[in-house]
Amino acid sequence: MSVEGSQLAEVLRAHGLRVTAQRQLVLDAVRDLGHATAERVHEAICGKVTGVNITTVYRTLDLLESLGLIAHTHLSHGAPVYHLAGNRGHVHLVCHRCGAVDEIDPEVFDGLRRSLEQQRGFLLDVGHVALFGICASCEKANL
Amino acid sequence: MSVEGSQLAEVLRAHGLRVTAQRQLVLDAVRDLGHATAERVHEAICGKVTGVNITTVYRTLDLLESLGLIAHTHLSHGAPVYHLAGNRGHVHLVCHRCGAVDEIDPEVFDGLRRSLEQQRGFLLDVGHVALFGICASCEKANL
DNA sequence: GTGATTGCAAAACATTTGCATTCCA
DNA sequence: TGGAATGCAAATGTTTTGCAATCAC
Repeated sequence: MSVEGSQLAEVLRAHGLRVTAQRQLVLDAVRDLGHATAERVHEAICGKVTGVNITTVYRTLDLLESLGLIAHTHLSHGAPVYHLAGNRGHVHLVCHRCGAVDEIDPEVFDGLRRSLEQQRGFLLDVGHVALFGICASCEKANL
Repeated sequence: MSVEGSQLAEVLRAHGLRVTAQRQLVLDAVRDLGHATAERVHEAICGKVTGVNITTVYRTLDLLESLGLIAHTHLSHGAPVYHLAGNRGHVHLVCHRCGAVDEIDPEVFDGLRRSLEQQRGFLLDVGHVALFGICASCEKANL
C-alpha cells in the first residue's frame, strides 16, 4: 500500500496533479479487489472511511486510467471492470455460470494475433479481451 | 424478408405465442442492421413505420433471444448488440477507434480453445467473444 | 491565496415495470 | 371474447454534469 501509494503520488506530481486521499483510496481498492466495477470500488472505500462520493470514484477511475495506472475491460453485463494496469496486459476468462473471472497470460493469444494481423490487418489489443465460457469447477459440478 | 418472416411465424406459433407486426419488424431490423443495439433497432423501425415503442423493442429482443432466433454480445461501451443467431457462432472484431464491427470464422479460435481446455479446463464459448483492437483501415489512416 | 478537487443535487441516459388499451387467435 | 402483446408513463439504476465548498499546493 505504501509502495503503490508513493508511486501514485509520483505519477500525480509528475503530471501536475494533486495527491489526495481519495485518489489513493480508489487505487488501493482497485488493487485489493482485483477486478471491480465503480460501484464495488465505492463500497470497498465506504467500508474503510466515510464521505467519499460515488461521483469522485467515477472521476478518479477515469483519471487513473488516463494516467495508465489502471485499465478497464468489459466483462459480461456491460459494467466496466477496472484492474491494475502495471504488468503487461492479461486476458480475462469469465465463467458464464458462476461469474468467476480468471486471468491468463496473453501469450496464448500469439497464434491468433498473428493470423488476425496477416489475414485482416487487425491489430489485436489483448488487454481489452474478455473470453466467455464455462470454468473447470462449474463444468465438474455439472456432471 | 418473407422467408425469415414466415420462419418467425412458425417459431412463434410453435411456442404458442402470437405473430405480431412488431415482432417481425424487430427481427427484420436485426437482420438488416447486422449488429445493432436496442436503440438502433428502434430507430430503424421508426424509419419504416410509426408508433412502435422502445419498450416493445426491448421486450421483443429478449423474446427473440429466448427463442434462439437472435443472440447478443457485449461489445465496447456496455450496450448489448444483437445479431441473427442462425448460423453457428461467429466472433466479433471491434475497432477501438472507429467502432466498426467485423465478423470472423470461429475456426481461428481452434488452437486457443484447445489450449484453454487442456491447461485450464475452460470451455470456451466462441459466440460471446468480442475482440478489440485497431482495424486495418484505421491503422492505415493513422500512418 | 489560488485553482484543482470534491461533494451534492440534479440531469442525462438506458432499461424495466405497472397498468390500461389494443388486437391476435 | 379472452388473454397475450403493446403503448404509455413512471420507476429504476447507472453514469455524467454544474456549481459551490473544500483542500492541496
